[in-house]
Amino acid sequence: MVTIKEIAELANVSRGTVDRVIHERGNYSEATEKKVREVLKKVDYKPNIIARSLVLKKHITFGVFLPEPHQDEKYWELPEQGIKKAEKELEMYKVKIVYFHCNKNSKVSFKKCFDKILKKKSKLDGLLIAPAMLEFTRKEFIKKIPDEIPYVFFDSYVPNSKCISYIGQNSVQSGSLSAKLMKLLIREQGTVSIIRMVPKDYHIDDRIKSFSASFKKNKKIKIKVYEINGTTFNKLLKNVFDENPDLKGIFVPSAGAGRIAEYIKSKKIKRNVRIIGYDLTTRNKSFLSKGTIDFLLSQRPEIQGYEGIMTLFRHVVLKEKVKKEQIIPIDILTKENLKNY
Amino acid sequence: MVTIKEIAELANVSRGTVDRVIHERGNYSEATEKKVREVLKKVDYKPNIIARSLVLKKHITFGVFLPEPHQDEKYWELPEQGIKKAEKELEMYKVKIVYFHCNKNSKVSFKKCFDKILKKKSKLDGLLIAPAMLEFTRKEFIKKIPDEIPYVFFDSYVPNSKCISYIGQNSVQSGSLSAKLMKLLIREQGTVSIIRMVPKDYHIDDRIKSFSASFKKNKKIKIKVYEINGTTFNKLLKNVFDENPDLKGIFVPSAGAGRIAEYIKSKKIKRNVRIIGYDLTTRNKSFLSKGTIDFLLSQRPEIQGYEGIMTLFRHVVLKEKVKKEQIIPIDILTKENLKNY
DNA sequence: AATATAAACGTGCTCGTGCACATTTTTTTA
DNA sequence: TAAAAAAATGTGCACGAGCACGTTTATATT
Repeated sequence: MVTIKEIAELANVSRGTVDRVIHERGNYSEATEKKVREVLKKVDYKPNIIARSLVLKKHITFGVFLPEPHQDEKYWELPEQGIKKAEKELEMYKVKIVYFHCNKNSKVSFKKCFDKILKKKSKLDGLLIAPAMLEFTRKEFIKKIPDEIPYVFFDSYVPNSKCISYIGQNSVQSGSLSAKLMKLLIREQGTVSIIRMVPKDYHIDDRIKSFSASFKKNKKIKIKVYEINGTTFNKLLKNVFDENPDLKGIFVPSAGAGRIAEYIKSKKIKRNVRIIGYDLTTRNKSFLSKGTIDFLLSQRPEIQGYEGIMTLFRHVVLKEKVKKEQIIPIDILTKENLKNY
Repeated sequence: MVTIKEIAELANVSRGTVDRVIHERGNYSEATEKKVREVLKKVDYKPNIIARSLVLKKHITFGVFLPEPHQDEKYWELPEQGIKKAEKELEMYKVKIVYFHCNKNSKVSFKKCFDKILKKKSKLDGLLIAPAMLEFTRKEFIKKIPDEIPYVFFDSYVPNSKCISYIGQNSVQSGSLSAKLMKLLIREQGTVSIIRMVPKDYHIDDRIKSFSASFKKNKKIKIKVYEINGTTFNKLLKNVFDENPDLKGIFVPSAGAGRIAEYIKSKKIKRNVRIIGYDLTTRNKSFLSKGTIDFLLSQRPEIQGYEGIMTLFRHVVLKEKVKKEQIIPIDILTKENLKNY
């Protein structure tokens, strides 16, 4: 490991000058800059972050922009757990995290929230964004982020943006995986209904599309999509069960499978319906272990949050090159392997 | 964050004295020790490892005792990857790792290897042990480890030892999970054979036992256990296929599923046999993506290695309390979710 | 009691970096 | 050309912990 002192000696200048060049603080001539940069390149200087964070007075601040934790069946608690874990680990490097929670269903709250980010006096050193309102994020938010603030997406993704990385999931893959599992679960003829409880979300779209596509050639099973749209949850569920006497399975492409399991339990429905859902919310876990839900898929939202912050850290603090895309593997959860998760 | 300087002031002594008490370096009276320890406890002092690793001259050295990477179908490469990842991350904290590879099937190599550890001049600050030869480790190795060297087990486990932690897997759970998946795969009557390719390993025993037990009540499927014992692999496989015209599935409780898939490919066997195996070795991955293998289970050996080193680090360097048992979740891998692993 | 010895405690330097301030060199202005 | 202003460069301290060495007390020895 080469130190600033050694570089100073090699370039025949003082430590301060090397420091100024490295941080582009000005007050050096072109000639010395060239000299120093050459040495810097030659020895492939990497700052000792240990020493740096020891001396640093001000904090590195990362902003996190994501929906309120309780939304989507408390789904958003999960990435936040990972973010908190990263926060704790990076505390000693003087990294601080500021949370900006918004109501993902209210444009007003969304706008307010991101106005808060833009108007923050003490500047942010990076942003982690879950672009829940995708269209809005794409059209307005992204463009207004100052150029000098690097940002990372997780959960969803705005194409053609200048984000330094995207931590995400492969929804097409997870849809076809769900279909495979559903086929294994259902041996007889019958109907499988897809229950959509979240509006406007391209992950959900992809999961549904890919799930349905896998059943195209399958003549034994009929796929029917239900949406919570202008009706209540209870009425919808009643319809699903009433309209399909041969209902064999339910696929919930969002975190809401537990709600359906709860409906089945409360209405004391005794029909043998297989359920595949997403995400390890508390309720989902409970019904998975009881056997009401057969499979849960998860693309580790806590890891997504964790890696999001870590990616910002690697880029901003360590100045390392980060991967443009980091796809989290899909986990399959059953009653049998739920323990220890 | 409280510093040594502040503690010194609170206890009315100098920084040096606090330092001596913390590291039990002697040269302090009982009275001052008590005084300092009280303050230490009161403020819940946590040393700043940033400052420490900056000033530390000597390295912290952890020894890793595990089978040669190529053994067990290259299974042992996997935990080593995780260990290497931890090594890289901890480099800046002046942590170094020394590898002691042994041939897990040779008692002589085993003995030689652990003699090397015990006779090492520069003392080790911790040990990560994969007790492949369980009996031997239990009876001889453990007892000879000096009391001051903390050790962590991974992969397997010696009961009633003084290890600070065990990173491991739940083989009983994974056995019954395999059985569940096998039941989903096989709808008709037939035979499922378990092929045992690894001798003397209680993980394998547990997987087999638990898998078999799950089929006890199942009258449609017959379970038959085959062992590579006194015969060659090819002869064994020939027997499996010849003796069971109704063979529907093969369960490989070790990393050897790929070898069986290769046999099927090379002999051009066209029978529809479902295969469930363990571990993401290169060959296994390749046959999983081709569809020859239906499911692979994995208890992330790379995470086990990684967490093993991290646990030693947390205990030795950070002086944190570590969990006595850390069970790694069971992953289910299929063609559909293999990508991005 | 005076000296020797050991136990107890304090001080100062080190690690590599960031930053404020001091100093030197160059350029501009009167 | 001397003085003032600006640009360029150098220096010293801080961060928190570890450790060597120096200094002060307490105990043992003559």
